[in-house]
Amino acid sequence: MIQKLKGTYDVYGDLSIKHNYVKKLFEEICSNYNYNYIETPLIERSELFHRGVGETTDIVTKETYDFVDRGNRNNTIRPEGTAGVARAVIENKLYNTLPLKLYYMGSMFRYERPQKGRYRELRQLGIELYGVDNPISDAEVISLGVNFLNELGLKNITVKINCLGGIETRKKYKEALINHFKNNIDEFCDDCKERLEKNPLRILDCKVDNKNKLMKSAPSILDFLTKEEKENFDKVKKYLDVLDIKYVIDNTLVRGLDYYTNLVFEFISDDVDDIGSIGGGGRYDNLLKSLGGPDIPSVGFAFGMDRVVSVLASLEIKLPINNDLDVYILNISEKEFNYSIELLQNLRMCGYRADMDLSNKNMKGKFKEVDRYNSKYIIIIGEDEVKTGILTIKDNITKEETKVNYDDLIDFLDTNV
RNA sequence: GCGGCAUUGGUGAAGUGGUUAACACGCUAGUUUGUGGCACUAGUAUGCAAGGGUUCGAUUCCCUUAUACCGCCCCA
Repeated sequence: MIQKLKGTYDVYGDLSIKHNYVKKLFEEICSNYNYNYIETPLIERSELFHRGVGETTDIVTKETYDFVDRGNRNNTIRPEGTAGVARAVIENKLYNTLPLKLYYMGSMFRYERPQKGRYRELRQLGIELYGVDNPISDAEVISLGVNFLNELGLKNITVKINCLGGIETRKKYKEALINHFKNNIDEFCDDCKERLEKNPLRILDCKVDNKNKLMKSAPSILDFLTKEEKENFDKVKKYLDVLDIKYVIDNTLVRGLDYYTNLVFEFISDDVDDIGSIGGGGRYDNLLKSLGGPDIPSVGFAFGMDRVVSVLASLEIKLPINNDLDVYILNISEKEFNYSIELLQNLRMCGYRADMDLSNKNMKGKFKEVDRYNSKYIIIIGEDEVKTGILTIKDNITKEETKVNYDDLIDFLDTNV
């Protein structure tokens, strides 16, 4: 038997219904916030992610699906959504009309060891807002995310926030960190030794060395922010207060992609503690420029759809999904198919969710099938109905039967469904 | 990439080095040839992830591969 690739899974049955619901809700909320849908290719030139996401990030150094195509070009299956959208914005000059608000949905691929809530094909729902550097845009982006989660039924959401500052701030902070750790780096794990030069910020959220006393005494990024950066961060907090969004400041929150500047944040469900963050994002004011585009600020986030759905499941949150049929047509025999298929067509054209039995089962079997679909009404078609045009419509809840003329059927349904 | 643990039907699973792999749900058919969801009866893995090895004999022991889950790493 051929099995699925590691870290991938099939979406069908109840899960596919959930996925559809979550995506539809996300679209609705994005639309309410005046965001438009964008779809970019699953494959891009490898260079895009190297420059966009960052050469030294784990995502790029060891998690991308890279391949050389038949024309000897280096391509990568996208590991995240932001770089591709940024490329599309630059290439199509979408920055001509700012602000630009975009959302996307789709699969990303990372070559990781899978666990629960972590897959090699991960489905993300994300937004990007270009052209506004005012912190009000940060708050709007976060509020969209929180709103979406609330609407799904996840009420206890905390947003972790931190401010990484701009390039200059980060440089000073990095130096301070290096100075802080370098004399005692021998006490740290091998990963941290490597991080000291490459990305000292990551030392702070190392799980191996988190008890080391140097961690506690390490300088905080927040003390290195310029006056303006600090003011902006304070404004974000103020706006979040206005929007009544619960947040905590976590000055060790460092995200794994190099393009972030200033604000970074993660969405955490307080009700589940085994899945980590269900979404994250931040501001990336230098991304477009570093990809060869204009100097335009941007902010955005992505949700892990798989994680969101898994949190919904573990909290046993019932989504308002109605998958029931309105009408089911039950034929006594194959002789009625002619009549029924036309009736069915009418019902469907009038917007009813309708189906009919296509089987040669006996009556018991046919009724069993109706049960599966949970149809509101059943119409039984036999010789008499075909002859007279008077249909018997059975309410599947009260079991009441009503005689209705073929021509009056739609009226009947319009008033009752 | 490293370490651990697992893999039996449509599903949940019991089980053993030796003729027919338990039980439950589901599904199919019948009792019931135009009214079901109950009940009863019957059927439902030529097979125990895949391949190889040990053995007189393996689903059961060993090896390899694949996949799931957990920890590390990292992230959504």
